[in-house]
Amino acid sequence: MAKATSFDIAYKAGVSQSTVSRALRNSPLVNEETRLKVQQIARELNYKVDKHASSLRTQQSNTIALLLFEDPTNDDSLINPFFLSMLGSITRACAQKGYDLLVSFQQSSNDWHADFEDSKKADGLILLGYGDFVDYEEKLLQLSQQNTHFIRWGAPVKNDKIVSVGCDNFHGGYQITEHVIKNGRTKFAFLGDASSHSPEFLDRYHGFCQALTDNKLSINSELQIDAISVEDSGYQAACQLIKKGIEFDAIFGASDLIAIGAMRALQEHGIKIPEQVAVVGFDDIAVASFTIPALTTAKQDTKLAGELLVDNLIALINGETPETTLMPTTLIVRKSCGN
Amino acid sequence: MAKATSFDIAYKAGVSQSTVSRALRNSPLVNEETRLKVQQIARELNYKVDKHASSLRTQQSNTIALLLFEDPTNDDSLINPFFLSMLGSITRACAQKGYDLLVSFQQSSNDWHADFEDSKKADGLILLGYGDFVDYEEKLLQLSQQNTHFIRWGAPVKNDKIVSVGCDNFHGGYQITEHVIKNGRTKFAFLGDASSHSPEFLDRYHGFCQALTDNKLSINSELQIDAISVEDSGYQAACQLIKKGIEFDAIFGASDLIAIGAMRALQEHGIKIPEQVAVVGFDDIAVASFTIPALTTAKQDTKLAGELLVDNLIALINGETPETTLMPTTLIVRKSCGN
DNA sequence: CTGAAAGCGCTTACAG
DNA sequence: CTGAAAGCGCTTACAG
Repeated sequence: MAKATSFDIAYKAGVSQSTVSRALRNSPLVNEETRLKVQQIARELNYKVDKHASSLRTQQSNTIALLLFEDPTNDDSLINPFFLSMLGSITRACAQKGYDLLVSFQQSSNDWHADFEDSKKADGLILLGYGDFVDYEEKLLQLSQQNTHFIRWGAPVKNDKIVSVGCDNFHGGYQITEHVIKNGRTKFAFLGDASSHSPEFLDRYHGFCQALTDNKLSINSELQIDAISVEDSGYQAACQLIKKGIEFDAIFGASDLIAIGAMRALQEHGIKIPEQVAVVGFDDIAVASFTIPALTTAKQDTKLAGELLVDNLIALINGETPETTLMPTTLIVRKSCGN
Repeated sequence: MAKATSFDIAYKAGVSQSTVSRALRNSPLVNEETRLKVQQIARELNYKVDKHASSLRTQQSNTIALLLFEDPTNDDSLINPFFLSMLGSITRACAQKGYDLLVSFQQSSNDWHADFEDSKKADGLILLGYGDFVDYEEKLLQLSQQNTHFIRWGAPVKNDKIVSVGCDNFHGGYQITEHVIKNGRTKFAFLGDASSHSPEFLDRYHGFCQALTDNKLSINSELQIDAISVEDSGYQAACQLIKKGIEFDAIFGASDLIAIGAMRALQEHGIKIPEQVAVVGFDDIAVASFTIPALTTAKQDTKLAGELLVDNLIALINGETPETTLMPTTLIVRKSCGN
């Protein structure tokens, strides 16, 4: 049998289809008794409102689209666990607020058609992912001009029409670096892209530099090596670092994945962690507590992040003007930094 | 400005709205020149087809809904990483096939309303998650009776109207157990629910038992302790096991999370892995390669799984009759089993 | 409190 | 090759 429509219910209940619609939406306009009867029949017929019809009519979908940008190299491998965890918390937050979540991946290389399309299916967009921010920003402006409701995860941007939720990467970077300095390290390397292409990493780097400066330690730019947030990239960067032959006793990985790759490189070269080199990361992905030694890191609270992202987007959809939020990171001390 | 409709384009192009619709869908019925003009104008106006309208009209949404059932205890904690990884691969597979993916969580406790609702928004459903299978099965039958297109991840069920994709849990359990037996272990414990409530775990348990039997080792049911796929549950089960005071030299965790929890318990009790007790898991989640010692496990190929799930569901939607698929697992030998 | 009617933006027979 | 028209299943003014 085909799916039941509101007309089928109307027929069975002996009322008009308008009344059925009202009864189902618990309109106060409808008689208690009528409402109960209609709802009863709806249940019997296993009737559910057709989302497409109601969305078309009301011009809103109660759906949020999540666009996940992937790291360019990440051809076919697993998704960055940090974003996966964000995905989980966003899904939860949406469910709680009664929104559906449409998930899609964007290839950074892509022509970004999909996002515009999604803007027709969803009331708003959440943008998630690293990627080259320079390309990225331009697209953001386009979205903004189209009056698309969207919010992004990441470092705040100057443009005040673009609302972001992100961590205080500067302070997080500062805090964890300072912790390692107190441990007695003096020669710091930084593994991660430190350019405007990756604003989050850049902020961490700035925090890192500031901590060094405040503690009268020098910053050796030879010890900063680019890497993207992929384990292997961290590994490569660390190998490169080691090859340089410049002494260092601490590595700040711009993300946990980078730090973990670096640890692998160090171990392969027989360098002891943390005795010879302290290693710290950023994110606190699940794996971080299981590495050998366990990784000290700056935790980004993905649960809170998901909630803020969803709440702010819904505010935006409702015509409010939420502000860019900066969440604090939490220093998680484990073994890899020598405590 | 409001969003452009096909009428706006028709007006600008000096053709009828029907022609616009045809041109946009690349209908061969429309004149080349007309088509190009229409498409050009559509681009200029940043026009996108309204999905709700077209879905309402065509009665299909090109959307797949993913229902993720959570482990009952998993109140607010992180999602099982294995499913998170499945989520990732399903998202990818959908994108590749041109389907949107609607993600939603189900509280196992729930009255399962949401799934029916989702069946109106999506052309088909993917069901993912453990949970009490006894409750679960009944709902599956309901879905099936409603002619909902759906496919599930997990052990095959007898009912041939229900299509599943899953791993060969029996063989995976057999294989990994046999590997540990060859390592010289003789007193095996199994941590995980081994009842019809968790068919996947049960199949692994059967494979485990079969391997023991084939190798003339005895099965001590005192050494099987229930646990669900959560790290802490594995920890608790192992503590219980230790408290029993019965000797054992190998633990088969029904999932990696359980095995990892068990390893923590062993270590807290000063029991050396793998010297005194070998530990193996199932899944090969990302964390498995980072534990100390690294965890030997039976890998489930989530990438392939996601593809099969999506492909089979699309086949179902298209009126074909895909069959239940059993994927092989791969033995991943690491340190925790003593090699 | 209820019903008849319009209309959301498409797709697709039907007629030319 | 093109257009006029119906209709997908709702929600919501409008009239009573």
